[in-house]
Amino acid sequence: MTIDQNIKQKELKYVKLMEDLKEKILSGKIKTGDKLPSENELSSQYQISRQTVRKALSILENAGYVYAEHGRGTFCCGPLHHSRNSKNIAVVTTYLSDYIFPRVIQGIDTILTREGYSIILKNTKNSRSREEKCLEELLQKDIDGIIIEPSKSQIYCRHMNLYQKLDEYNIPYVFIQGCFSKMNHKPQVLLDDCKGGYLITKYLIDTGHKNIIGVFKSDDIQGQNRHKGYVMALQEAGIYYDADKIVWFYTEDRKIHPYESIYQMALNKYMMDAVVCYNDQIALKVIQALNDAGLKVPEDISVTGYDNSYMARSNGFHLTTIVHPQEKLGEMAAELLLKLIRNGEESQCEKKILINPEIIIGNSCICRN
Amino acid sequence: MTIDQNIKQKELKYVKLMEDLKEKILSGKIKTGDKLPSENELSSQYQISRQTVRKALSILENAGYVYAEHGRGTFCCGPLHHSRNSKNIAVVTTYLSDYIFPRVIQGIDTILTREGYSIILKNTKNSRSREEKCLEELLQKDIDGIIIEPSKSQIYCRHMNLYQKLDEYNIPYVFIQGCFSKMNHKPQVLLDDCKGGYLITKYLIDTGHKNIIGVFKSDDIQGQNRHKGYVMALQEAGIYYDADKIVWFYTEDRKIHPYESIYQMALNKYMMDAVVCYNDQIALKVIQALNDAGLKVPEDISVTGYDNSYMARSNGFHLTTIVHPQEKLGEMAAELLLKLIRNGEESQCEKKILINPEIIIGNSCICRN
DNA sequence: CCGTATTTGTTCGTATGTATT
DNA sequence: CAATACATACGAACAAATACG
Repeated sequence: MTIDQNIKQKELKYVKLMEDLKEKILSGKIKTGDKLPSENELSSQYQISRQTVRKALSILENAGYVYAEHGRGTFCCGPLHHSRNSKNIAVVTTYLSDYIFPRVIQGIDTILTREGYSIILKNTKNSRSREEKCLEELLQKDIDGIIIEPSKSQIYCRHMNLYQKLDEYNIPYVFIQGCFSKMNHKPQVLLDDCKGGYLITKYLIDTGHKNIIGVFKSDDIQGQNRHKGYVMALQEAGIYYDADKIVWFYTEDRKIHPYESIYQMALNKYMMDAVVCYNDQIALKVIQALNDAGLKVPEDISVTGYDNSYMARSNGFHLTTIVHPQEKLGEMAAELLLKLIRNGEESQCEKKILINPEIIIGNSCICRN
Repeated sequence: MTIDQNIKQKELKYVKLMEDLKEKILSGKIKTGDKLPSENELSSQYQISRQTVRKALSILENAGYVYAEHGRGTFCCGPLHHSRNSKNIAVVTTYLSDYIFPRVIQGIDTILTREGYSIILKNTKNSRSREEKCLEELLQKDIDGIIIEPSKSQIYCRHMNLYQKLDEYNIPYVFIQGCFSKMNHKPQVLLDDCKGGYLITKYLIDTGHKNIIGVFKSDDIQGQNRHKGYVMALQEAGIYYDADKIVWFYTEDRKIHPYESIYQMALNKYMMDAVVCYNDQIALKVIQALNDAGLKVPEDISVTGYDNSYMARSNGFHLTTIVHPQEKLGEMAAELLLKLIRNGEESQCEKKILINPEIIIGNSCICRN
């Protein structure tokens, strides 16, 4: 019987209590060695029977969070024994089969395999609750470090306590791709997305574009930064920033919202001669929308992507895009993590690595000068 | 205060039942996969309440002796088997970022995450010595099972001893994609590649092709089976099998050899109206070679792929290919492995799963009737 | 050391919910 | 649809270990 089988189906009372207690332990409200409320106390607090309380406690006891002493009470266990030499490293990404991760993981694997480490793979499907669950599971495993791509990195992180636990246990972690704003001092390897957004927007401005639409993702830090670069390029060129020219979308509506918005703008003859897109995937959707509305790319309007994925080129068509050095990023993250494992948090090495983006000129844009 | 005192003093009912059942399991009176008496039956047999029966069963369940299935009953997991409960499963593939693995891993992950397992990822780069190293490393780790895509599955496996060790340690493993011939009785999930090769060759024959070249990989079992299907289709149609029409290549020379061979054949006006390729990647190389030699696809010559990867379609071009149900394969392998972990090697379930291939008609072939 | 209150451990009975056959 | 089997939940009682005045 797994701990959390039917979470969504029913709000089981013993599961509720179990999770409440687990949260208190992980967040530090109940510390190592603390006595938990007695079974009767919990029973009356939660208005459930003592049997149900016992069921919850037995799960926590089995999972190693607490232990019971006959006649004394139930107590919180200390940190689990960590041998700290498991040669296991967890890699937590948002998606597994998304178009850039296989190569990032490949890069990580190259370095780690060479050094005799193994990868424990986890994915969050870009959901914070899944990220929370992943970290909880990892806290119970024997791992030497974590490479993590935070889910929805722009939104406030509600499980900071789990990262604190990692710090307590001295398990080093490296963020890739993005980072929660509160964690900006932590080790991280990421593309300089602001510069990327700047570069590609500047390229459009330099080639004579005046009305540049932006399509950005709002729930991760990459989207925010690419947008920031877009704004910088406009300001530098003395072009007025018009918020109406920005289409923001979320992870959940990425499949329809950008298409619909651009399609409507095109139908309504909205003045535009270029679209800067969050990534190649979105760029293809935008191109589809423009085509469906009767506009031709690049003749009528230019479109740019981001990531230089396999989608960016096919049969004579090359999207103008930004190189995402996927394997390199994985390798750098793995190397940084290994340094942290070997030298401890206080090691001298650079902890924040910004990778310089480069633009790839394709044929999805033309010069309008 | 000794332990024995307590046991003699009090014969706890749930302990008695638990030990009775454990004894029956260890002595073989209850065999792997057998259904235990229902909770109500035990309750009346032992003259104890159903709650007490459940307490006994929950201990056995936690210790890995039995597992309960809602609505079906409680079943025996098998003796000594499962001192392990690491909730880690190793996934060993040839490549990580190759065009089908991300999705296979995705499918595996879906099932394993749901059941609370984590994936330890390893890759062999299709080299037997790396596979050997992987298995050695995994034997030292705490894992409950392995899903493995054998490297160069056609060539004799020199490290059978490592698989024997896995058997000794009672670590179940499931082959995917292919299987060493000596291990054919072991659990495996694979595409019916022979049928796939047959289907796509038959399609070419039915559409009037007479001189069908085959490009196959020689060092894995998939290549051998696709070739076998190709031969079957020819024989069925009464077409003479000509070994000269086959281009065999190895993993190591996949990047140049198929291209060169086809290019030379095209330049030398070798009689051919279709090319059956090992996979989509090779098909694209073959198309490149044909184009470079002045032949047009599909007007002058038809080309087929295999796997229905993202490479198979781009901008109005659709390769005629065979569907590779990547995620499904991963899911089935994970489910099979979980069954083996729970029920032991002797479980009743089907151990060799052949997935039926389907053909996808694109525009890389035309009818020549 | 005793007695009492507290706390966990064992066991029973009953009722209802839900998945499988 | 009904029967079976496991899952959740409540209430009650007594036992055994511990804490404390």
